[in-house]
Amino acid sequence: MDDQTRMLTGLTGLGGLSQPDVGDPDSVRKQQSLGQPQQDIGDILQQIMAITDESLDEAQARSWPEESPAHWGGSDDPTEGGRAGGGMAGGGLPLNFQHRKHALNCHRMKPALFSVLCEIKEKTDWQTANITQTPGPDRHPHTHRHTPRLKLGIKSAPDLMASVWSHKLYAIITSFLHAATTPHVLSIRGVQEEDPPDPQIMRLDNMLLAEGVSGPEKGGGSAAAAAAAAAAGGSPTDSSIEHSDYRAKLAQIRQIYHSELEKYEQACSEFTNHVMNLLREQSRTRPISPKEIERMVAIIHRKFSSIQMQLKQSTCEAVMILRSRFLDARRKRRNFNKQATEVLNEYFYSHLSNPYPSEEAKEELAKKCGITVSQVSNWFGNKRIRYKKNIGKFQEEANLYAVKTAVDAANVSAQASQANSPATPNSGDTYLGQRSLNGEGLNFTPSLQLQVDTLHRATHLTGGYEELSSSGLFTPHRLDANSWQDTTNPPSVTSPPGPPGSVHSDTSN
DNA sequence: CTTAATGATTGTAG
DNA sequence: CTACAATCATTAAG
Repeated sequence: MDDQTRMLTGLTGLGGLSQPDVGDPDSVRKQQSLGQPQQDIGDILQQIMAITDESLDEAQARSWPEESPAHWGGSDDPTEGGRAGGGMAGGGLPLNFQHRKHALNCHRMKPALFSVLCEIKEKTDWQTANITQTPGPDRHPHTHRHTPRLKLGIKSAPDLMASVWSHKLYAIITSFLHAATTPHVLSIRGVQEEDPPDPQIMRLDNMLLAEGVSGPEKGGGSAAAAAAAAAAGGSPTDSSIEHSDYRAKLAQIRQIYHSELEKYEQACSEFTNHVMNLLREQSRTRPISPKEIERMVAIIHRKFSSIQMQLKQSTCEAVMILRSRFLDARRKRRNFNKQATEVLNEYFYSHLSNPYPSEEAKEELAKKCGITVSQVSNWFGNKRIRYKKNIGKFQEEANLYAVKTAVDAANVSAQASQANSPATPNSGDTYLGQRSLNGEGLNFTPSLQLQVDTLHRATHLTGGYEELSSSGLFTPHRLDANSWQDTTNPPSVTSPPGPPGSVHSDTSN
């Protein structure tokens, strides 16, 4: 409305006219009947304004014969249905309109008025041009965003994309449409986020290409899937099903992406045409410079390219989600089998004083358990931290494995003693569940005593090979190495209400 | 359903 | 790079 009022007041000043009643046909006619020159100009102005409005409506009616704006995005959202149609509300009678327009065109004052309008327009043009640059209170402020942190737990990336995008497109175009059909608004809003940083869009493009979304046909997609799987350092086992699934989903994303892209391009050209028609139509009653048209087209293209970028970004996100979903090993976690955990635990508890397996030891354990070295590392990392965090909880387990190792040692020693020497300090650096008995009320003997004690019990339980415990088996150099858990040692989480003396300290409640 | 267990990832410090 | 700590996401058990 700004431009109109500006023009109007400017002209009224020119003609010495008092404030006219805008949009009241009766008053127009009344003034007309006076037949004075000033009234004449004011009269023409009234008509121009009325016609300008109506021409818009009419043009709109022509361009959107039976459609709501849903046509653009293919959306069926009913809540926005009346939006662009709002301009239609004041739609006048076409016949009357044509008649008045004709009258205006033939008016004797028209050429003069037209030139005046041109002049004024020229003057005000730079203003609107400046205003154009100001960011409007628009949506999607979250366009550039650094790499999204992948939150998992989304059901399906393609679905997500599909549902979001047609709606988005529709909403944006609708807003633009609405703005465009109201000329004085058009130049002010609908621009805001131009110059999307080139690196950003480049990055997106690259990623889409690498992911095989925007590349050629199928070949790229599967290659990308394979590459992605390889990059994940995946286990050689399960793959085939996951891969086909992944590929299918990727193809889905791809398809959505392309169809959306196509839709945008089509919509863009269609919309450009529409606006051009509008401008051409308006140029008959209002001066429109080629520069203005150019600018308008530029704005449209910018807008659409920004939409396109959003699409790209969204696609990237969808792909990331998809990848994380299928390639993230976390998602297909399987517990290690019994035997594997047994082996690991055995090693852990027998090296409890220093549970840091060397690289070779890890490799061996990995082989024995049928898992990867890094899995072994993970396991020990988790184990250490969890053991340290709540020693009490692991007492039972510790005892159990102490028994195990004791038995093994005993067996070996038995064999050995059968063969020969009675005192067999084998199982070199093993043993045992050291502090595990602290909670039992045994206050405090350093680990040596406790270990001996534990072994006593263990050997007892297993039939008793007492001689082991007295055989100088426990080399003290190990005992002070228990410091791996001394840092941050929590107030010795011992079996909380556990009656002293019970071997089994169930801390599970 | 809730909860515990557990394998994997992420961020930080040395 | 490794270890640790916190946390996530899945699985198993109740």
